[in-house]
Amino acid sequence: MGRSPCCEKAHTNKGAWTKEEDERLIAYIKAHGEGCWRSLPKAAGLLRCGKSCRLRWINYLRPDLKRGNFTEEEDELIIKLHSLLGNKWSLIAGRLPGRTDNEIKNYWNTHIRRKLINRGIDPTTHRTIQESSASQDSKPTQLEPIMSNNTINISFTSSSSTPKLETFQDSISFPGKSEKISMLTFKEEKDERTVEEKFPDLNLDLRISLPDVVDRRQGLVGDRKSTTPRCFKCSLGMRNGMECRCGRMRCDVVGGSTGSSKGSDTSNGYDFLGLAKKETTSLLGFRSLEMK
DNA sequence: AACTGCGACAACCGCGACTCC
DNA sequence: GGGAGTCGCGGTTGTCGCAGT
Repeated sequence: MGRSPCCEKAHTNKGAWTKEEDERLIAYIKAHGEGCWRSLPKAAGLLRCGKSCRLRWINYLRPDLKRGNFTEEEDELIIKLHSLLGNKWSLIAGRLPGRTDNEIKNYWNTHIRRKLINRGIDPTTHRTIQESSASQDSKPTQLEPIMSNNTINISFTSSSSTPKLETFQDSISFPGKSEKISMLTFKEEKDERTVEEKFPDLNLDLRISLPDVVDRRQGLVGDRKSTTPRCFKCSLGMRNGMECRCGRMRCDVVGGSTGSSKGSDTSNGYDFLGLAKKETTSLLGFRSLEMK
């Protein structure tokens, strides 16, 4: 059985948004907040699909968007983040306030790719073009969660060489969890510099905290619906405002996450790398993994 | 002036992940 | 536990404007 369409395509507009449509959408979201994109178009009197409304709001109409050209600092930060995260545009956008994933993705494809190529750097691998063509095995940089024997390791797979895990400094076991998190360090086989040395202005100081035991107790341990964390801003008591983008019932009722790694969550570092949402699947059960 | 090519970016689409019932 | 509904992400396409011929 196929997937049902997200909306009634026969009665929806497509293509560029008109000023009137924009105004309707802004007025509706100002009055009712974000959330339930599927029903929003009808409620707002728009002949658009919910996804289209969401995209329009997130990428163009949101009041906290920074319009205008990217600065040189933003360029460099995008390059560094891309070298570490790959095409995880929403994660990259989370580190650039006022920028959207779509905007960064477009900017990457139109400007930065060319810029890197002009520098003699392969934009996919972030290696020099000679190096890239020399080694067929090289993979683009990415974060690789490695899971074995109930132990989760998190490693940064560098594009320039395969990182070699040197020592396990520590490991943390969580009450009620079979997994343990290993804190680890690595050195690269060819390049002994650390990530910080290579990118001195990039702050990759990760903080891993213990799971939210208090919330779990309050929210009925074992109940799948109650173990999902609230969005970061809801947890700070800013729900249902411009700050809280989850704007959904479950944030009020059970403190549920929107499951979004976009917007407020990532802008605060909360759910950075999208790991918090995995909590329900017990992949990584920490409440927060933040970049300071 | 008309045509063509290209860059920029807004918008769409498909799919996986997540949540609800 | 599982199906259905919904959301969000990343890749792709469409459209517009501008420069060059």
